Amino acid sequence: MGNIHDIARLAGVSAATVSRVMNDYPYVSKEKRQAVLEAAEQLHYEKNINAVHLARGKTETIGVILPFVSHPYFGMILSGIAEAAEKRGYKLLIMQTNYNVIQEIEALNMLKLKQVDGLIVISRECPLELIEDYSGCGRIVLCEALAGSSLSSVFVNQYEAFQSTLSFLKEKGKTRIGYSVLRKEGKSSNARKKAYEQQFGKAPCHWVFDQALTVEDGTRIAGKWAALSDRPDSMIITNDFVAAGFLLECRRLGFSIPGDVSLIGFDNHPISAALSLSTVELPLQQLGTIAFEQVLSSKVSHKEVPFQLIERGSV
Amino acid sequence: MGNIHDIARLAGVSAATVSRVMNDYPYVSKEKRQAVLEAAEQLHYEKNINAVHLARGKTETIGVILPFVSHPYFGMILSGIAEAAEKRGYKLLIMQTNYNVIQEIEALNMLKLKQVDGLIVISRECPLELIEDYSGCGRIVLCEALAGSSLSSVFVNQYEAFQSTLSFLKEKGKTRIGYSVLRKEGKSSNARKKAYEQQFGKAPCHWVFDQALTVEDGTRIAGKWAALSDRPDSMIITNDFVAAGFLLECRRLGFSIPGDVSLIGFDNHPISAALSLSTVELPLQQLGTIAFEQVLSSKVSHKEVPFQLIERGSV
DNA sequence: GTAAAGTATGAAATGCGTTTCAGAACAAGC
DNA sequence: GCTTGTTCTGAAACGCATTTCATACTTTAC
Repeated sequence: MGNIHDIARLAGVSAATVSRVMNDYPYVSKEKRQAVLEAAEQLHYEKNINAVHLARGKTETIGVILPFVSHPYFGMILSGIAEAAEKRGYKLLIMQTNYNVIQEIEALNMLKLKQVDGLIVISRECPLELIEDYSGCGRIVLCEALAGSSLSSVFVNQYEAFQSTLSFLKEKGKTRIGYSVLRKEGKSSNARKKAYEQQFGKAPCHWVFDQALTVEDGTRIAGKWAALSDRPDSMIITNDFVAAGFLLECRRLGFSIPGDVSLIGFDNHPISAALSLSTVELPLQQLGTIAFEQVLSSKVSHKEVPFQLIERGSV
Repeated sequence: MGNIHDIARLAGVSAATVSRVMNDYPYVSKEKRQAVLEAAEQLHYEKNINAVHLARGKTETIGVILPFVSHPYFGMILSGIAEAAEKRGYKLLIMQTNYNVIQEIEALNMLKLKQVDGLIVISRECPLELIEDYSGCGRIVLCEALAGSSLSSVFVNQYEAFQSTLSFLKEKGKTRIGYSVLRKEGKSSNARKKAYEQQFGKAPCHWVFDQALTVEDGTRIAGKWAALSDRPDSMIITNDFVAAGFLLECRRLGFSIPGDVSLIGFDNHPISAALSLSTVELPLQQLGTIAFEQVLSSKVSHKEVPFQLIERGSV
């Protein structure tokens, strides 16, 4: 298995001409093109992509930082990214971080080392400043509200989404509204806190449950909810999986939904339809696709994707 | 930002010595090591990883072929792979194929082009022979029973798992057992067909539902089940998501589980616990981890991971 | 004191494709 | 017939780190 020079020798042309043929460039005579193709065939030539990456200074590969690949929330975004990447002929290097900063940094370094042309951060633990330090090394897109930053972003307006969900519940006569978040000190948590304050005044909500990501978390939180003496009459839940766990555990404990507690999830994952769970639909796949388009674009942009409240039977 | 030669010049040493320092090789004097590090600092040196890949002839990257990243079944396996990869300092290049052969081939070509050192095929559409053609280009591991092949494999014994689930249902007095599969002509489908024949004789099961992967599929199949005049008294379902859709739709239609139909899912995803759904636990994450160990190993192996029936309230 | 073993270092080869630049060859335009 | 514009082509530079080989200098070992 030879290289480009072996082919050149065999075909009686220069390496430059071989390169032209291999990349379908014009200005190569029919005879030489033919000779090169035959020589390549004969030598079972295969391009060494690493040499191409070195010579061209780019890899047509985008890195993706995300905490968990097995959770559908992240999976859906990743899927949107993957679909767009495929269309553009790009590869995807993924980094499952478990929200571990060390691993996030390792992923950022791929950008510095030119292993990837750009980076999409689906969710992160490390401070934004750290990421900004790498902005000179390549394009970076974050999946969170970042208006004004020098990094591109695509996001759901968490504040508005939560706000309008709160309004909806209030209209339904709910006054004691609790909610869950993934991380106590996250972007999304702050947005929720603010929206809550805006609706209910300065006193912070005292029915906030954190560490809510999976079905089990929902089950656990339902137990906590049930044990409260001043139970909230409704809960806005991180995502449909947590909501599913919550809903099913409540039922198991003998409570009725929405009789004893109203529930609203997020994402509109198919499980929510099956459970007749009201939810806020988020176009996660589309969000991923947009993120990918942004990472290829030379200009910084901030794009908001819409959300939509889907009413079912849990309120 | 210079390269290794600039550093060599500035530090008054050779490029070889710089390389030695950068890779923590021994046999470099304290003074020169110091001088190199200072020069590197001064020039803001960053290794060009593509040059390393070219020079070393490998990339410390493993490719992963899977049809859908957003489904937890594949996500869990991927997560196990990712965890193992992280421990060994490897990167992961993923290829979401949608079971599209063209894309599977594209992924296989990454091996040929030396873009990845090995390949893990979580699930595939293309014929095995096609994959075997690439075995000379690097290590390949498939997540399916492949005893005797020249490619490594890690798998759940689908035949036995299905067989013992059938036995279990029979012991419970079930005689009309239906089941669902993802693809009509898949490895797993054949194993199920065989196990069924073994239990019930040559006549093929006439309650087989295919295209069963998601919650919606479960909902759809429940509808079909309900519309049958000769409904089976129990169903073994592809995975817990499909089972969840099936179970919830049955309830919605006024049937009771297990009164009207017994249900057994696969995977033991948390949703099954929340639904009190009996299921066959599969150690998917572990399977992924093993696949990764195999792809790094120089010898071909075939490893079976255990399954375990978890009894809950759906039988 | 001499052989053997270990430490330290650089030149040069290696991995390989891309791209620029200069020039040649030939066709078309006036 | 001469200028201008196209089409072709190859030499050489470029991207960059790794690794082998030969050599020289130190230490131990006996």
